[in-house]
Amino acid sequence: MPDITKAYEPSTVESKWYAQWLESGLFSAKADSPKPAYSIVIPPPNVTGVLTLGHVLNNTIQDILARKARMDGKEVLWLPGTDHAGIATQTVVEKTLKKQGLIRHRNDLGRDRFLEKVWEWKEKHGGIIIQQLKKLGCSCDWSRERFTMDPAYARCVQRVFVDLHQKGLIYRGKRMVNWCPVSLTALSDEEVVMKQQSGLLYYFKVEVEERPGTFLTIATTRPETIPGDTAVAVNPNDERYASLIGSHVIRPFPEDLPAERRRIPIIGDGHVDFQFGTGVLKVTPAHDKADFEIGLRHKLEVLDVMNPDGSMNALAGSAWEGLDRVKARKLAAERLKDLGQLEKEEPYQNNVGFSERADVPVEPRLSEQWFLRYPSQDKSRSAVESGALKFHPERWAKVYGHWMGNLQDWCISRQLWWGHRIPVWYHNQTREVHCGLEAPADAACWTQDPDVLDTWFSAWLWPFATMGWPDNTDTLKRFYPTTDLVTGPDILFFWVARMIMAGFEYMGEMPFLNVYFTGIIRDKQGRKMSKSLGNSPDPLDLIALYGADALRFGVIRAAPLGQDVLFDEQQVELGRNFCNKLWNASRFRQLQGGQTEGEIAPELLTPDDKWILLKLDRAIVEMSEALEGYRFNEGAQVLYRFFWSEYCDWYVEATKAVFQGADDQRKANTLAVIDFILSNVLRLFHPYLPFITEELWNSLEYNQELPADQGGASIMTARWPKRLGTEFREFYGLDESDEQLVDLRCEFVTAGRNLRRHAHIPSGKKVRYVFKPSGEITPHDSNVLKLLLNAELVDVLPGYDAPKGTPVAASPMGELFLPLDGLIDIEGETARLSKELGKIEAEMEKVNQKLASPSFIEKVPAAVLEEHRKRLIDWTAKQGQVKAALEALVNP
RNA sequence: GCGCGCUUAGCUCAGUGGUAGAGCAUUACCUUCACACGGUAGGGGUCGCAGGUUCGAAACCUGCAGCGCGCACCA
Repeated sequence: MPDITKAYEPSTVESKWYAQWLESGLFSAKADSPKPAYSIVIPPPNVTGVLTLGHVLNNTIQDILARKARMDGKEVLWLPGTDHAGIATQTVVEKTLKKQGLIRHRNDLGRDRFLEKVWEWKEKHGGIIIQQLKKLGCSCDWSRERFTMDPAYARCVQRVFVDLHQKGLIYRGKRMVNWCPVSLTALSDEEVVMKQQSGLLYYFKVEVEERPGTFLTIATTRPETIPGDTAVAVNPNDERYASLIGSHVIRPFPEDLPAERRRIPIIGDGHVDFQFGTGVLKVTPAHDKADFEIGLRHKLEVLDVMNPDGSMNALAGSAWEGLDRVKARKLAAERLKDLGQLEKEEPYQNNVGFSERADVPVEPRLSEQWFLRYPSQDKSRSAVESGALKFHPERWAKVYGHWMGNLQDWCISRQLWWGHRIPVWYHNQTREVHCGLEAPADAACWTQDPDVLDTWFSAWLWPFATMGWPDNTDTLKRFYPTTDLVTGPDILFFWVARMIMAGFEYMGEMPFLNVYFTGIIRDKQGRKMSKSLGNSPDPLDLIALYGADALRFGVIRAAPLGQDVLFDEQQVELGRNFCNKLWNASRFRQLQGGQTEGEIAPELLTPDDKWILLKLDRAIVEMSEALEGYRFNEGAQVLYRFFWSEYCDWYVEATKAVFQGADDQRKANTLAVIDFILSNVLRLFHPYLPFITEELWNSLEYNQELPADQGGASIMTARWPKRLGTEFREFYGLDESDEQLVDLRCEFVTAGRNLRRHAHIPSGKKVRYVFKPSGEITPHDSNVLKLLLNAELVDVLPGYDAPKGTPVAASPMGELFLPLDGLIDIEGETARLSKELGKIEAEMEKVNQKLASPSFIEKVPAAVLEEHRKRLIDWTAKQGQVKAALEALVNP
């Protein structure tokens, strides 16, 4: 048996075991295994990303599920991989090259050479996050690791595109899209986040041409788009303006254009809300989605006055050309003032769409893009609605349903280079379109579409494209649909919903049976973790400092189902302390020596043994139920409570009475109980704390004599603890009364310890207690009492007549005195007992009130009534004891 | 505007009808031979507010308030 160090040192233990797990192939899933299948696909992190606390939470949960499933005897596939993350990766590489002074723009390199650089970058940084997941202990099947740009995967993406194109669900069209002026690409609606901005609402007036002297006042937040206005709209039901429909106004800009070329019509459109502003709307079809719709209805000209980067173009007039839109806005307002057309400016709060990635306002922009009408919508909706596909927590199903009910076509083309290129070619002369897996035979006559696909257009195929689709592979047959998906609610639309639709469309089945949504990790103040705030600790630093197990435990313990997690490093510290406790409790076992996992003899079991076995039983039940219900934080709390507050605080202390005694038979039996408990505890802990449990499982030799696939090779393969069945309970004579008895004794001991404090006796000093039992007491029990009370001795004196005023603790077990040899603090003791009496009588009052109510007696269930009556009896007895003690103080 | 969530000890949060809990922080004592990454004992809560249901509500219902999030083309 190797020695166990005094404090747990995780780093060497963790790297040792991870290497060994990999070597023994314990993570790899066998498609031909006879065991029932369990599978998860990892939400693929950005290939050039680094591990965040969000990843820690997410992947720890997946690892818990995977490890638990293995212990349940399942064949487990946890399929890992990474995502190419189009915009993010391309931006990072381009920025780096610029910083190094190698390019000023990616055009300097050209598409092919730039892509070479991105691949170089990927080779260099792409493995980092995978290595970090390994440090965390993730039991992924690394032999099946996938990347969304792998050739086979890319083929799947193209195949799906071609198929959806053939089905007519993918189409190309000139439409208003969300345009990111920094990334210079179209975005999907999901990549736009609305932010409230405080801006100004500008009111300017224009004269109605046909009615000189009549002015219309228009309210706008974006006067810089005036050069793009091609109409002014009013509501046809608005009495104020209806008569003006058909007349014209002259828009103020661009001033270098003659007035007759700035003449625009006044139109009537129901979209205009006459409650808002002045009820007059300027219509800019090229720069506003709603205006574009109005333009379609009225066949208005579309005048694009901006460049792709958000600066104004020549059509905005020579005065503004090249200026950024924000500068132009100021200029426009000033100029309107000069012209005498600006009536007023009002502070105004409005919602502006921001590019999620670049964090700049998006520009609605008319451009030619590829769109997808989602497939398999109905099946996907009803799968969740009916509960066939379950969300945890359930409330996300409603959000999903709402989104599914309002599906907008998905803009899937991106003006980027890094990604899956659209498999479409245009004929150089005829403009004929070819969509296929291969380029047309006479490739020279064709030009491929320059755009790539939205990253999510590859990610939505993840559950089956990683398993060998479109071939019907063994892996696919065995592990699809997957069992659980663990992800954040922030990608419910981006990824989860789309995967469901792709799953139905291409596999005819949902891609997973359950989706667990984690919370979002925030800092102590509730702010999201972000690089710019610098409030995001590096998980690897935390692992180096506290250990991976500690980090896992700390994070999971603080992460309730469906709630955001306020992260605090103290939680990790708690995890470390807990591991250390586990370590030392095992060390205590090891220091006792003796045979490993001896037989437990029922006739030698003490009440403490029975008590801890029953507590273990409860922990097994609660732990199993917590994991069933995805309540991982509850599981951590169950383990914490059982192991620390029950096993260590009470049971281990009580066993010292045995180990310090001379009864070798009983010592051996106690060791057998300890081994039984610990071997169960380690298995219960293993999904949360994989490393330390493996280390202890081996050093305590619980792996001995077990078949390799049932814990012999590794605790990973050990069986999940089963609750102690009736047979077990009967054989060992376990009974609820044992549990209650020891529970009662714990309270009694606490009360006894409390006496020392009130007598101002240092807690380290050994003292003499006198115990006046109310019934029989065994020598073993009095030994345990002595030990738990840290007493020099406990005199058991059934007929003890205490000197007046001796501090006493009362219990149904009897009375415990702390004789003080004349040093009695009458005043202090009176105060203590009076306070206790007060508490007792307050409790009695509460119970009495209930019992005094006739309707209570009539309506309450018998068991509850019985329990209340018993409670009253107990309190009354205690009241008697305390009253007597007080009496003795007052009348010595 | 619609929808969802939250409000319990100083802090972070458990607790879905029957004696208010945990961790951290705090107070006092203890370097007792598993563990100071520890031990022992304690202090601290009218469970956001107002009604209602019930023998009984932190929990169930209604309303209100505050905070947070999602969805929504109001310029």
